[in-house]
Amino acid sequence: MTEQTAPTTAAGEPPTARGEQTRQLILDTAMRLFQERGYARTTMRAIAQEAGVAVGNAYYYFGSKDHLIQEFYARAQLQHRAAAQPVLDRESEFAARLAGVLHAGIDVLTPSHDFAASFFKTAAEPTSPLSPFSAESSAPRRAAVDLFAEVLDGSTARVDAELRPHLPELLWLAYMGVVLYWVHDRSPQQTKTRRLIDGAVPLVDRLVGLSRLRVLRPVTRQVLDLIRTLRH
Amino acid sequence: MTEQTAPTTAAGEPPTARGEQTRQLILDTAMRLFQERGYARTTMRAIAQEAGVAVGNAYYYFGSKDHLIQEFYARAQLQHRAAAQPVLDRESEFAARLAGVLHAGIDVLTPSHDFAASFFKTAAEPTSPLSPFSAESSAPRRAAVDLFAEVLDGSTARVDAELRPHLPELLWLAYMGVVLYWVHDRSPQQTKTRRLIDGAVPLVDRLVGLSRLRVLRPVTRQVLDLIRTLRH
DNA sequence: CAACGAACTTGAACACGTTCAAGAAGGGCG
DNA sequence: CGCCCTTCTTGAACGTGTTCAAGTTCGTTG
Repeated sequence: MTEQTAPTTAAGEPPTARGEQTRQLILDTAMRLFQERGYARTTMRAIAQEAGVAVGNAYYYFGSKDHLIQEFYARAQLQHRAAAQPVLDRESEFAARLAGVLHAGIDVLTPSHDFAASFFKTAAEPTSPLSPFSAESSAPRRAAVDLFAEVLDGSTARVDAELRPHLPELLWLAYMGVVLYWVHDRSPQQTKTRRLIDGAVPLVDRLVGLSRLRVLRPVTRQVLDLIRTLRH
Repeated sequence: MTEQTAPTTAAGEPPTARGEQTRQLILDTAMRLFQERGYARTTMRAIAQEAGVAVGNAYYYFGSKDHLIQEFYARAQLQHRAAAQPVLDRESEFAARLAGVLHAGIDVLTPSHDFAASFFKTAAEPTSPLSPFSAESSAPRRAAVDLFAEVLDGSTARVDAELRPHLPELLWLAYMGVVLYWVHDRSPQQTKTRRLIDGAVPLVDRLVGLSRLRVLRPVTRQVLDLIRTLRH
């Protein structure tokens, strides 16, 4: 009984239909309340009450209030992927594909801006399983990195051969930077984030192109060495 | 009485000697306990008890548990400045000065690594006054940016004239990136962060030098345009 | 010196996230 | 049907950050 049998994370799905139904009910209620009132002002008691279950029941399915967020991640990632599809189908130029995918990501997140801002801190904590760098997040992270691999693969961009395998992850990192900026973006409709994307994408595009240039060869090499060092 | 007269932030110093003494006592106790037990496991009750005051008294001086952290920032900044002085006195080359200052920053933070990791999340929250981008943090931020201005001013580096005024802030941003990496760095003694600094500094040095190069002129221009756009 | 008021201090009380021992539901098996 | 075991559900209770009405201290002023 000391063993943890309950599916406290998204990893373990409830084995029965009854469980799955309750789990979804709690999750939907939580997401709705988060969007309505924000993360901090949504209490676990309120979630339980609105869902018509006991407080402890929510903890049977989700290890903590924070774990509910991980579910939000997963959903957002799926929506991002879906929203990016038309762009990937339509565009063939690297810059257009990258801009489209970045904008799609922000599109998906926009309705949750206020709520995202308040939960973002949890994601930033290194010890938290919610950190995008954590082991628990490796599945969604991989999915996200894969998305940027598609951006690159489907494009006509010519990239330095050594740089290419690392580029998807670097693009994902850049996306994390955009999200970080977006979370802090207080401009109406987060228009500044849109400008950041539109300004940064041609820059990245140009840099990627220049990576094959002779003068920059040593720099490219230096960057790759650093990446390799930091990855062990 | 509904008006907030208490100095809940570092901005308002207690007007009397008695107040100042109590404030320092609470602060010192809190810092000690944070280092000993970590942030999360240090309760406000424990701080108050160890300091020999009532819980509410701590809240008279510090608006919240998080506000105690802001004080930690201020102290760390001062220590960073002091630790960087010898480097600034000794070195004249840009790369050496930058590396020295970055290492000095990590030196100062190292004893607090565990504790820093747990409080970092608070800093990441956009709505929090603790965010390094917030208005409340503008004083320490300016001090930090000034430090990097010194790194540049005292150096023999030749920098693109347009880029130069923006460079201190960009270097500070890079430093924030290093700190972000450091916080997540689980390697023993955070050696990977040291390698990151040693690897990234020559890179930055080279890029700064290349900024004056003809081929890169458009890129430099593009970066500067973007920065200006994002700053309104 | 006595009265006043600002500065400071107190600790009980509140709301919230979380835990856990106890029980209910449901279904497989003899 | 009766038994048993897993799955699921409950809600009281705990520890925490935070608030606040009430009290104390102490320099200033008439």
